[in-house]
Amino acid sequence: MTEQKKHNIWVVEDDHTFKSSLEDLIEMEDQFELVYSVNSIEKAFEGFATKRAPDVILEDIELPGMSGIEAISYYKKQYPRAAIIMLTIFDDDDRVFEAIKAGADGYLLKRSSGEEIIKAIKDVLNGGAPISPAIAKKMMRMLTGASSDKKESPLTKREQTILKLLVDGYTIDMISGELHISPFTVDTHTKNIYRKLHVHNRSSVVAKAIRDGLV
Amino acid sequence: MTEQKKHNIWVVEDDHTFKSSLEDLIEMEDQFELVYSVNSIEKAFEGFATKRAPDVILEDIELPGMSGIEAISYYKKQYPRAAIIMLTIFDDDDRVFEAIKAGADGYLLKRSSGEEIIKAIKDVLNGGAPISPAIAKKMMRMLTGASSDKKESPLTKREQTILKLLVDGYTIDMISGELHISPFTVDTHTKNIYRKLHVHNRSSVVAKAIRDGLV
DNA sequence: TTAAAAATACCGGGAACCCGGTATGGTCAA
DNA sequence: TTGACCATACCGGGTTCCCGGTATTTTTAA
Repeated sequence: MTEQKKHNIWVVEDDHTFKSSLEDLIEMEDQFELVYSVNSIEKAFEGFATKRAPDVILEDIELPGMSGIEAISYYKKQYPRAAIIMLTIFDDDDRVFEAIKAGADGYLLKRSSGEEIIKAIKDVLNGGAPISPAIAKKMMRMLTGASSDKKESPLTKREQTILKLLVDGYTIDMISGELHISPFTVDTHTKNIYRKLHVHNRSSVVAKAIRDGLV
Repeated sequence: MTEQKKHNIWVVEDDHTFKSSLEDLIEMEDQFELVYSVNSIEKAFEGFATKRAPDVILEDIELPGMSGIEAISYYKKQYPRAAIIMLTIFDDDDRVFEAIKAGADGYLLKRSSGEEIIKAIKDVLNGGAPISPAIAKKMMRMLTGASSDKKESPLTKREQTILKLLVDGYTIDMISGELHISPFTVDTHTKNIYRKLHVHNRSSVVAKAIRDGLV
């Protein structure tokens, strides 16, 4: 078979900039064809009726509305043979585990280079599972038991310090005074903590921190 | 016995002004000896190894770091025969009640006169317990109210329901929708929960609920 | 020696919280 | 039948949070 059919690709990503990069990247490859590119899961589902079936779906894991992980089962139901690659900014154990359990075939960090992303798509089409080295390492640890000997936190030192204080009920201003830094800085750290832990308010960050042993 | 040994006093108080007054007051009494005076619980614990055992410990109920109430059990373990008197600015029944349950022998309002303070110390050395009528009433109810012991939650059913939702990161409005009651009602319940658990914000209520197994 | 990550700092606006009140109907035990 | 407790509901005002930005310096890693 010297001549082979192009592989159909779907993209579901709400960040406009990254979405454009992906589109360009895919269109530059002869063997790929971008048949559908949308910015929400709801729109992706609309494609079930109108678009050519995908061989590969690239989907942001952190979409507004329905969680990207939740959507996986719907894709699988509609296109059992499609490979699903999740895209994410941060690599954390919870998400990886959930996504893989839900049926994702691969997992990519958004900061990967274009070459790495293309390679990942080709890998998954050949039955491989594109997992970033960092993620692979974490998965190994998960599978080889001992699961939580060290529980690597995705948070930086400073963020961990601030998280402890948040859990102890400190306000931004109190933390500012305690650490001798501007309240604006504390706010910034707090926002980053929220993003990394996938929460959107104090209560949830405290609950997650305690339950996951982050404090 | 006309001649008797002096009573050893420890002071744990972080307000410098009040701490000085206390020190002066105690040193003026012949039968008292101030053997250790510090401004934090951590420092107080250091005295376990180096200072003469106290007959009376005067401790601020509202210290930063470990709660003064929490510290009581440590003092009792170290010095079972020492009398512990809690110092408080406000006549906070709940706090004082908690302190007494934890093993405190009495409490004093900081605005008390020097004479009253000295009298309270002497009272407690003679087995008396300076308690306000309001506190006495609560204690009576608790004793006659049976059970209470164990880890019975002080929260009502409705409060427990709401607490669970708070821990899960729900806002007042979300809870209102979930339970089909007015947000004002949810607010009222929340305030009551705060009061009962002695916390003053979401973070603390979540942390306490999880750590105390209330959810 | 560079590029990336981390830590720092600032702003504005809308949302949510926190508190101290007041008030009313229902239930249940003394 | 009379307190008490509970669940419900409402208000105003000050505080704090949450988010989406932008931007500089310091530290770390390739």
